[in-house]
Parts: sequence; structure tokens; C-alpha cells
Amino acid sequence: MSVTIKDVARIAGTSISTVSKVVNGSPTISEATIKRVNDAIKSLNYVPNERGRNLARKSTKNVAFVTKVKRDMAFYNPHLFEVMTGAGKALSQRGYTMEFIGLNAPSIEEIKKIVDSKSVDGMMIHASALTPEIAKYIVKERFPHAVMGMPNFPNGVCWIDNDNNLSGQLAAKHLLSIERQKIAFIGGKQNDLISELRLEGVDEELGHHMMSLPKEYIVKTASTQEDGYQATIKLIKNHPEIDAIICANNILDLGCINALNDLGKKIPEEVAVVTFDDYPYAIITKPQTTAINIDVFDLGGQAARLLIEKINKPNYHFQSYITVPLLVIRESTRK
Amino acid sequence: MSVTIKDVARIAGTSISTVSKVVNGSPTISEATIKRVNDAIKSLNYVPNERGRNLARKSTKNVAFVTKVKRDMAFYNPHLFEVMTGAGKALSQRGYTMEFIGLNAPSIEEIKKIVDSKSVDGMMIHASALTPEIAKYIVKERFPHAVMGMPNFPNGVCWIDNDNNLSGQLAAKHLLSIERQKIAFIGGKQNDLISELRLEGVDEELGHHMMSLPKEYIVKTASTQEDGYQATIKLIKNHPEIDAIICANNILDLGCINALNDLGKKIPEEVAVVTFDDYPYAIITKPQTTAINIDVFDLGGQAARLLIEKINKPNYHFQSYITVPLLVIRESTRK
DNA sequence: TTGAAAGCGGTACCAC
DNA sequence: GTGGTACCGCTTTCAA
Repeated sequence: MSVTIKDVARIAGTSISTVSKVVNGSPTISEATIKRVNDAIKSLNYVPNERGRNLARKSTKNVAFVTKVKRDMAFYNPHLFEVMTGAGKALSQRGYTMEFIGLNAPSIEEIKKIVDSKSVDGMMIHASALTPEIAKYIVKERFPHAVMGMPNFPNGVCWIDNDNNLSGQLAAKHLLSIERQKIAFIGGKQNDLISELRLEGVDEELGHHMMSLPKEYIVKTASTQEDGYQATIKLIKNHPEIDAIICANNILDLGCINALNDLGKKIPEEVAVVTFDDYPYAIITKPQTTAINIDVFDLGGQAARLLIEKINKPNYHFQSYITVPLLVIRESTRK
Repeated sequence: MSVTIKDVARIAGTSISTVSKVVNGSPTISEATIKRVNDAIKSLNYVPNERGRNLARKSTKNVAFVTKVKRDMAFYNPHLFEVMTGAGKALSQRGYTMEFIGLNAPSIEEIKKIVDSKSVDGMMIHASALTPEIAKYIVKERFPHAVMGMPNFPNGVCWIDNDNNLSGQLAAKHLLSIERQKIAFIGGKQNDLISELRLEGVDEELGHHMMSLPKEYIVKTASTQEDGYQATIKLIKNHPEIDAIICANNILDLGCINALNDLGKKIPEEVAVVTFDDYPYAIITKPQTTAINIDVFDLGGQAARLLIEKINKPNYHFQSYITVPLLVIRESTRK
């Protein structure tokens, strides 16, 4: 049998409550006793049984990381796992463990079970897994949570995301700084919230400089490499004056750069290209693409920290938390 | 306060042991009682408290997924997270939860704490996080485990991996089938075990056909895109007769394809290219690269299943389990 | 077929 | 400062 708090108490010649106090750093124990107990702990190699602690203290020091998953997702959406890694690190530094819960199609029942079974003290949930019903439920239950990514519906949840509008502004500002006048934008479809926010940012920034993004320079397409390719071909064919393209994401960027190369357009001399996010492709296009990057690892860490605050201070409140993007200049916009 | 087993017992008019038995599907309860209890459960929305169960049954139905992590790892090594996702799915289907534990530099102390605190029933551990000391410890403690990836040192652990030797054979066999005679190999350095195994497989298969891989056709280099590029340039310059190249991994493949394009070599007419793994780059090179792929999602699932077997049957034993790779033909070898 | 009761390994209140 | 003890919510004998 493994060693329990009783064994430690016996060896140290104290009661189990004293051992418990020492283990938990209670200030009311004398130095001498602390030493006796710690010696006993060391000699016995005692490690507190988490199962016992969880039950007694009514908390698990465990949080759930909930997300939608699909086969091959680690390849299509590595960012999500980078967020998770960052969250995991922040959590473990604070004595928390992280349970990974990958759902096919998030249902309210699954979320309820997580909450009601009391196996976690709180949850981080990716916006992709958050339905209005789930949002309503965790808000009503006042269950500690942090949503990663801005929800695309009205809600009362606490969420954290990068400032995608600012990202768009930075992209535009950078292109203006290298004297580009005819800037085009290739983005996702209307329902791609992130793409839309980035586009808004671009538009705002151009507005500040008395410029604007003409309708003909904006393409909204499915986010596939092929769509990025075709969109670029069409843009350049119809508007040969275009001297810069902003791609709403890495996949479109990959198609765009390939298209420019095939068209024989020199990058960046004739057409400069900016995209969002460093990975997975901005770093391997030829030439490499300048990107407005998000520190997703840090984003995960921030979300974890906020969640822990909420767990420990039920009245602590934040509605949203926005992180700031960073410009990474590469060959595609180098003068 | 939330609803407990006592509330259910009261409403159903039975004892708590009866409720427990119903919840756990004991065969000794009458149909009538089962119905009464289930009705009570439903009306109260009762969900068993996992903390209480864990303590009472001395198990947590929770396993740890342990791996080394670094910033940006999700981008450099998405495979690991795909394995995790696959494992998570298999675990949850069997009523287990999965705790993600990302370690900077795995130490025996951290592993001991995981084992001794009894917060998990077993662990999946990635070969990169397995030191000889850790291996010795979990074997000695007979702690249920499954190592993902073949360890590169003598040990008594149970591990699961893809058959990298067979992968090499498949690559060679495929190139022979499209009548290539002069096959080169670009791999990682000597200490890159996976690359070495794949190379061995290639060599074996060629041997079966009375051919061999001349030393001059083998390059061992650091696995960066640039190294793959340079290696290719040098190979082709020195040995223009080469009509096929096998790249030990996706990164080398990316550099290799770029080099061939820059050299003006037609792929696959002049030089065919095969690599290992579909992602992240084999699918986006121009042309796309034929790959010997591993179903890493499935690999994770297999490992999880084996681990559960070991948890439930202490005497169940497997030393290693090998999965089979699959050939995915793309343009880079199309006739 | 059912229920009483003894844990599981801790925590935390309260008395000393 | 320290220790006795009543839980925490459930599982599992064992007797009825």
C-alpha cells in the first residue's frame, strides 16, 4: 500500500491535522514541528493523494480545455494547439492541471456533464465549440470560464482574443510605409469573422490617409490555396496597377504568392504581399511573407491566467481581453 | 448545494448503496427499483460527483498524455498533437479523460509526482520525453504506460510506433515500379533514428532487386529546408544521372522540391520525389509530393486502447506494437 | 434484492 | 500551536 498522511503523522509523532497544515503551509505551526513533519515526509517519500484532497477541499485544481476537433486538425489548425500549450504551461506553473476535451460536435449535454460532475474547477473553451446554448448555460451557472476567440453571437461570456482590427491597421500602415498606393485584399467569405475584422482594420487605416479600398480590389473567397491562387490571377489581370496584396490568412497567402510567381510578378518590387500569422506557411513561401503575427502561445497563457483569477475570486470580472499583434517584416515587403 | 447520491436515494425511496449500484449497472437490482432510481436521477438532474467516485474506487478514469513541449511546437511538430487528438478520442469513447502534461525538460521528479499523487491511472508518454531513468522507474513501479515512438535506448517499456523500415521499403518499391534506376536519399543526421530506419528500409528493398544505394547518393544533413535545398543542388550537380530522390521528412522535401524547380529539373519526368508523411508540406509543394503516410491519429488511438488494456488487466502484456504506413501517390511520381 | 456501515485520504473547524 | 473529529460523496463488502 502507498504511504498516506497517517503514516507521516505516525513517524513525525504528530496528528494528521498537523501534517495537513504543514503540507498546506499553514502559518500556525512551529518551526520544530514543521521540520519533524518534513523529515518524515522525505523519509517516506510521501506525496499527498490528489483524490483525497480533491474530495475534501471540493476543488480539483484541474481545468478543462474544450474544443471542437476533427481528424487532421493539428495540421490544418496548429494555432489551436499552440494556444493549448501556452495555457498548459501557465496552468502548471500555478499548480493546476489541464484536461483536454476534444468534441466532435459540442452539445450542451457534454458541457453540463463536465460542469456537474465537478471534475474541473473551470474551463477554457474555444469559440468554435461555443454555441449560444452553451454560452447561456455557463453564464447562468456562473461557471468559471474563458472563451478563446471572440464569439460571433451576442452573449455574456468572458472571452479573450487578438485585436484583429488592429492587425488589419498594422498591415495597411506597413504597406503605406513602403509607398504602396494600390492595395488589394483577399479574404474569406462574409461569415469569416476574423477575415472581416482584418479587412475593417485595413479600411480604417487607409481612411486615415484619405485613401480607400475600392470594391474591385476586395475579393472574398473560400480559404483554400487554389482560391487564393485564382483570386490573385484575376486581380492582377483585371487591375495590373495593383502594387500590394493583403491576404487574410496563411492559406490564401500561399496561393497568392504562387500565383504572383507564375505570373512573373516580382515580389516585392512589383507587388508586395502581407498576410496574417507566421505559421504554417508565411515562413516557407518564396519569398517569405511579411506577417502580422499573433503570439498564440501567450494568448493561451493569458486566458489561463484570467481563468485562474476567476476561479479564485468569484467576483472578479472581465468581459473581454484583447491582445496585441506584432509586425514581422520579411522579404515580401522588403524595399 | 448540488444534488448528491443521498438526494437521489431519498426521492427514489431507497438506500444510497442501491442508487450506486444502479448507476454502476450492477446486475443484482430489480427492474422496478432501477426504474424508480433512474426516474429520481432524471428529475433531479443528478450527475455523480467524480471526486467522490475517484476516492472511493481508487481510480480516476483519467490518463496523462506526457510530452516535451516548446514554444511554436504545434507548428514544427503538428504530428504530436494529431496523436494526442486521436488518443483523446479513443479515451473518451471508453469513459476516460485525458490530462495534457507538457514538460520543458522531463525530469524523474515530475514523473514520480504524477505517479505518486494518484491523479491518473496510467500515462501515455512521448518518446521525446522518455529518459532512461524515467523508463526504468515506470517499469519498476509497473505503472501502466504506453510510449509513443520507439525509444532510442535499451529499456523495458511498452511502446508503439509506425514501421519506419517498412515505410522505407514502400518508398523504394514505388520508385522501382515507375522504373527509376538511380535513387538518392536525403536524410537527417546519424542520430535521427526515424531517418535511419527509413533509409535502412530503402536499402533493403533495393537489395531485393539486386540494386543498392551507393554512398554518393546518400546525404545526411540537418533537417532544415535550406539543408534539403543545398543537398539537392549538390546531388544533382555531382550526379546528373539521378532520376529519383527520397526525402526522409517533409522539411527536407520542401527544400528538395524548391531546388529541383530552381535547377529547372522536371518533376517527375526527370526526377521523381518521394517523402514521408503527408503533412505539413508534402501537400503544398509544387508539384505535390508522393508520401508514405502514417495515420498518426490512429496511432494515438491505438496507444490509448493498449494503455486502457494495461490499466484494466495488470497482467496484460505487450512490448511493442507496430502500425503500418500507407502510400499516397501524388504528382511528384505520377508517370 | 436491498441496505447498513466501513472505509477511500484528505481538509478544516473547534476545542484545548 | 496542536489534535480530535466530522465531514467530502461515493463504492463495496456483508448481513439481512
